Amino acid sequence: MASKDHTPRRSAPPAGAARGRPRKAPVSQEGEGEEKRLGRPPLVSDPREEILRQAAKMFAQKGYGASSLAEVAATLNYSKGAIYNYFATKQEIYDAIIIRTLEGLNRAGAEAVAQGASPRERLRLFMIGHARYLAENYDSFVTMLVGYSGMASAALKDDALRLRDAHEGLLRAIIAEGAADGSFRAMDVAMTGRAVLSLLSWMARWYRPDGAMGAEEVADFYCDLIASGLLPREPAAREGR
Amino acid sequence: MASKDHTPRRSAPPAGAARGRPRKAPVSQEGEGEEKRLGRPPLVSDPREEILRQAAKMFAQKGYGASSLAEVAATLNYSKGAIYNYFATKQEIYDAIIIRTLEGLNRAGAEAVAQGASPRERLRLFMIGHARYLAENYDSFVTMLVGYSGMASAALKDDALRLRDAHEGLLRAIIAEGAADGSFRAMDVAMTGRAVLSLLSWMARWYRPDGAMGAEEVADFYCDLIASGLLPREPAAREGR
DNA sequence: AGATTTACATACCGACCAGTCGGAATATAA
DNA sequence: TTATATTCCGACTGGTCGGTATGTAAATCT
Repeated sequence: MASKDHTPRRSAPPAGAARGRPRKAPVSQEGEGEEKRLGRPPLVSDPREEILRQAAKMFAQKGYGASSLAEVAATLNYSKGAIYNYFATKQEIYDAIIIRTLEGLNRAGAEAVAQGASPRERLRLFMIGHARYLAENYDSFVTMLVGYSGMASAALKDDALRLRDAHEGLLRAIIAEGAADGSFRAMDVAMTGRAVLSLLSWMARWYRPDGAMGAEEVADFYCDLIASGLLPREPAAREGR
Repeated sequence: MASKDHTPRRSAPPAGAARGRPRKAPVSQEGEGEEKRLGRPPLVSDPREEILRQAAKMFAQKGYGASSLAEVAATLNYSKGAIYNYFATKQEIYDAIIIRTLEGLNRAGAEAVAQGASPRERLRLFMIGHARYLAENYDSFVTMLVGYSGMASAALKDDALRLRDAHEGLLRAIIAEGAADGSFRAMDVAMTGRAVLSLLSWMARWYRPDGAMGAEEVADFYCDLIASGLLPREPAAREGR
């Protein structure tokens, strides 16, 4: 039997060789057309996705430690054991949520940066893109920011750190560029970036997708506040040039 | 379950560990002088305080769920059972940490507000006071902001919410006053206050007491950033360097 | 000297949970 | 039909943890 060591071809855990493995081979890893697969079909299509979704929901609500896989399984009409066909450990589920969320956030930031003309405009697009991604991936985002905060594998932890730094790097580049061409004041770039990300990150603690204010609206307000400041302003140019 | 009034062990309420409001330990409460107490003396003076300190440390590091009372006890050379002489449940320990931390934060904010002359100055004092309190009560603060986030008793939850709102209310009053007398721009008071608290709260995620930058220093930077903004102040943005 | 009160340790219980194992169910392929 | 691959269930294990019961050590009071 050429049963591979459970490496679910998703995202990118290249270095992280999962130690534990489900008892059987992973789900179909095809990349091309829809091919008929052998064996009993899953109860839900793409169980891996559903498990991640439900787990993120529970992690966000009750935290990692207080969430049991049995409960996750129950909401999918699964037994607990079935989950282990798709993930080797509970930790692996958590890790997958974190990594994929950071990847998506990074992607959102990169797209925003590519579309803006001036640093001022890019900053706004970055913040709004960040907030929109938060709103659209609420549970995963909350899990990433407030839940448990511990990845087991050092390799995965490095991946997560790299992704986070890349996202922050995009922001710092915007600020540095704005400072260089005079459209921003010259300030400590790292601390300014930290401030912007603090505003956005803390949204995970109070923002609710069904609340009165939209996430992009909040980001817009924050961007204006951080750009123009609280002090009154003499008649000055609002737009970046 | 078992809603019997769990006073610690025997009769007296020496630790005040009962339902309802947390009360101070009688040992530390001065007033009627040192009275000789009966029975075997504690291994450490003020065990209640030590337990709260150690528990906050562990909660901050590993989270509520991942922290065991046995481990807390071990660091104090206690047995697990001994803790139950001072607290009825693990939850009660958590609740006590949250409440006392919020009370202290509220006090710090009130002191800051009382000392500033102008809204601009009060805002700075408020932010610095908040940051200083964070630095001086780091473990409790982190526990309050990132750990577990669930209080059992509805009454205590209300207490916590009330304290949090009071703190935020102090800040909003500063902003509203500044907007009224023209020293601040007219902006949405609630959202502006939220932004300020977001900056400060997120410090619990990255600030380290032994780090390079002091907490008050950070608050000072944030205050300047939020006040003056990122855009250049003067229309003629010809920054000579 | 008791008697009493407080502060602990030890041992234990019950609940819960991550993870495992054998096998049953359901699909395709020959 | 038989063989094989895949999914899933249900029962089980090993361990952890919150909380309790019981006894004992050290202090004061009478």
